[in-house]
Amino acid sequence: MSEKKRGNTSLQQMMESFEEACRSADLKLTHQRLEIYRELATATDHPCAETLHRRLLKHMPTLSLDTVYRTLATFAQHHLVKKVQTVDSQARFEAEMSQHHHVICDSCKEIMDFQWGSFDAFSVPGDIEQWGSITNKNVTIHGTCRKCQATQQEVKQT
Amino acid sequence: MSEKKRGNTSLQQMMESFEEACRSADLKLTHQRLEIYRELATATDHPCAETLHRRLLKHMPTLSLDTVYRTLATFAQHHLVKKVQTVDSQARFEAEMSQHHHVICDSCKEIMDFQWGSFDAFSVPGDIEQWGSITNKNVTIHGTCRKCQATQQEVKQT
DNA sequence: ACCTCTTTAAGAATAATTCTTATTTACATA
DNA sequence: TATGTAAATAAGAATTATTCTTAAAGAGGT
Repeated sequence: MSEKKRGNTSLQQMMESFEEACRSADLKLTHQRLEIYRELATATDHPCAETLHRRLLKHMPTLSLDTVYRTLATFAQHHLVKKVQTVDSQARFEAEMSQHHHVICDSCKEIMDFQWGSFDAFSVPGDIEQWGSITNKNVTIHGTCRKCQATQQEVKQT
Repeated sequence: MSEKKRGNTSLQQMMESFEEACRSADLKLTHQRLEIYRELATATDHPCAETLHRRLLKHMPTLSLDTVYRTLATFAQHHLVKKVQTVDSQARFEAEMSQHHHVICDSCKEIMDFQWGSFDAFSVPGDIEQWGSITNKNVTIHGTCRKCQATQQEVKQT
């Protein structure tokens, strides 16, 4: 029950297909790579490299921040993780590779995944099909989450 | 005819409402602000601060890059321009504030605006309405534009 | 024209990310 | 199971993108 909500793919399944993908891409299965991937796969937020590094340091005290950056870049090249697009300067990452969308709280910067099947089934405007070849289409919703709404309300009352 | 395609708002109208907005926000109408805004408003791409700076230097040789950054940040705070969300490290900006969406070429990084009225009319999944208050929802399409498809084809043939 | 507060230019500083190099490690092969 | 070799890592230097500090210049009210 304390497992992360994630479609119906278990962590173990993710780790297995990750290892498989590394082998077929000739990426060596180092301790660092396995741990960085596992940390991201179990994260419920969409952490930046620094956050991941901080979390991993607890069990890998010599892990360098550079390795986290380098490894995430390698994973992204091989489509094992995704860089999330944001307006902030620090890049954030996710291991969830299946089709989904993001809601971002502009106040606390929390990012949440959601599914939107009826949007996915929608076809894009005709003029866009002329533009080139499309690899994916995603929705980003911006707003203020309930938690932050409550906090801001308190501030007003002060 | 050589005018930028832009809904049906002319540059002159944009400049006027920009000046109006500055006055009511107590932002002084400096030469730098006017020129930076005009340059962004007439740009058909979605330039980063450095690109804007480079373009403006031709007519304002002493304009500092810091002023471009600072001014764009001020404008964004006052909702006069928007920071575009991308996966790249350099922030990119646009003056177009009306509802629209983006197609991004992953190869040349070109960003194009498009309208999608039927999507705008769509309401978001029910669970998202629970999440908090939504200020906007936007689509980003990723892919490869025709120009880059052609280039990559050439490379393959070499 | 003058005062006051804001804005700017220049360069220093900071933040985020990447590079360089010596060392270590994975893993294919003996 | 030991060994060679290319790939990966740690550490710290370097780079890139952005922001801060400070003195001078400018906007806009009087």
